[in-house]
Amino acid sequence: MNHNSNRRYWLMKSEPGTFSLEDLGNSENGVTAWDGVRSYQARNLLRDELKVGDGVLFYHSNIVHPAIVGLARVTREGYPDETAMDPDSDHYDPRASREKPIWYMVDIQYLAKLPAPLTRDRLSSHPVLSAMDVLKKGNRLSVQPVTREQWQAVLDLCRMTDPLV
DNA sequence: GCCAACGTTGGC
DNA sequence: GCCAACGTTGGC
Repeated sequence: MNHNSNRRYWLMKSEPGTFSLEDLGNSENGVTAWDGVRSYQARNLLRDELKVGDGVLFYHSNIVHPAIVGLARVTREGYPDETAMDPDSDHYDPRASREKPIWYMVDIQYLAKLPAPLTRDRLSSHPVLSAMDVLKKGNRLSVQPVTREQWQAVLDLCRMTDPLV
């Protein structure tokens, strides 16, 4: 069966000054560990919900024109975030241990850059994309679920074929 | 267990 | 730079 009925889709936020889509593309094999998430709600998604092959909309936040800028996919499911156990890391958490890691991360891989960023204005004016969590005021989750329809709407707007199929 | 204070996120 | 929204901390 080659139907993708179980595939799910996510939006991941990053400040491009910290880690951009370009940085992802320049990573070895285009793969990076999505470390440093220190929110329990996002942790639960990373640990329990993201699966290999899931699609990721890569979003640049905290800039003049925040936007979806690219596509990625999950290549490794949730595993302990070792930066939490590294005293030299910015994301060190003294409560984390090998027995109780507390924090988890996934690996994601670069797939494509959108021909043009999909800004909040464009998302807000779209019948399907206007419902995205990322547009909701006060939403701070760095990993958010996206529907199949929203994923497809992004591809349609960009006139791209689905890189996961 | 309450809740005020505080820090962070992130659009604008 | 401002500030609303939200999560966390810590005194009681």
